[in-house]
Amino acid sequence: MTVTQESSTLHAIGPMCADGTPFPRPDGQDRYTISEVVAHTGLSAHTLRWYERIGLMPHIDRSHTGQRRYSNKDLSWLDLVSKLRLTGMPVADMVRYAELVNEGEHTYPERLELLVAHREDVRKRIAELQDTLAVLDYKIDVYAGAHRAPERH
Amino acid sequence: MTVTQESSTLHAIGPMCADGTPFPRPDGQDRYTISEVVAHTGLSAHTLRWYERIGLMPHIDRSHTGQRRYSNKDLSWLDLVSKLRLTGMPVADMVRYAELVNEGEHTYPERLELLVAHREDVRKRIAELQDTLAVLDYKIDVYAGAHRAPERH
DNA sequence: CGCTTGCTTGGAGTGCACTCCAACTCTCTA
DNA sequence: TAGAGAGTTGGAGTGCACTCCAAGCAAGCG
Repeated sequence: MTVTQESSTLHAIGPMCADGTPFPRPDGQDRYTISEVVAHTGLSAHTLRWYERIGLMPHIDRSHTGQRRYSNKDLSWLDLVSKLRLTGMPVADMVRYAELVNEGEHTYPERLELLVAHREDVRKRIAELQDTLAVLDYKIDVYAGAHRAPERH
Repeated sequence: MTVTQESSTLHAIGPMCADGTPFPRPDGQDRYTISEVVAHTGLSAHTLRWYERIGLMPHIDRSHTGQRRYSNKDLSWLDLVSKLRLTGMPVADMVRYAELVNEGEHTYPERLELLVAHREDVRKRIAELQDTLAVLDYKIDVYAGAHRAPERH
């Protein structure tokens, strides 16, 4: 895996990220503290440690005194995890996916299956939301121009 | 409120619903048992009673022996509630909305506000989901045609 | 050196949305 | 009229995803 490939799932390459901290740092110097990861991902430090405990993270490198040092690879994994979480994938499923990644290339088919199933789920949810959006638009219209309000709720 | 208006948020008027039970029944004979409501809404009886306890339902009519008898109006309210729940509106917010409905017409502005805020929320969520859908599509492509797999996860 | 701020751990606590339980009563069919 | 199957209640329990706590170690600064 090369540097450019690694960065592809991160933000565009540049010397600084939005809030002024250097990000991403080039591979080799990519040893972020937990608070840097908090700043970048929006996840809490509690949550990051908890993710590790439950097996959702690969082994995180440590400083000589035992503090966590996250790599670019860890951040890109967290990017994926955050996206999946945001779309409602249960933590247990993500742990399963993490296990598959850990087991190596022969688990490609099962990973694919898991992803495809989740995509179906996401598509269904989008449809549901758009459905409700129509109901909301209708109700909002009714309330906005409340001319002889035709419904009770 | 007339029959046709009441039915507008229910399914199309017809003598039977999908599973053969008469639905909706004409106003006046609309006294559904809890299990009929379960069959129609997909909510559990537990949940229906719990909704009532927390103030999410208006007062439900009772038979002479104290059993619940739901009306068409109750069903249409449940339809709305289910849609809002499905789109992630917290139960507490729905309870607030129910209170406003209960308080009368002078709460129209606040109801409108609540609905508009939720609509914004739903729109944002749709955008998020579509964003992730793109990531999923990309990953699935990678796994599906796994020619020298370019990523580790 | 002392001070502040940050990081560590296992285990306990929280909030939400149900979900179930026990011990009944009621309704319906044979 | 007997028995099966719904319905009733308040309160306790469950599962998920965090979230916090206490007690202690570590790093940087004047």
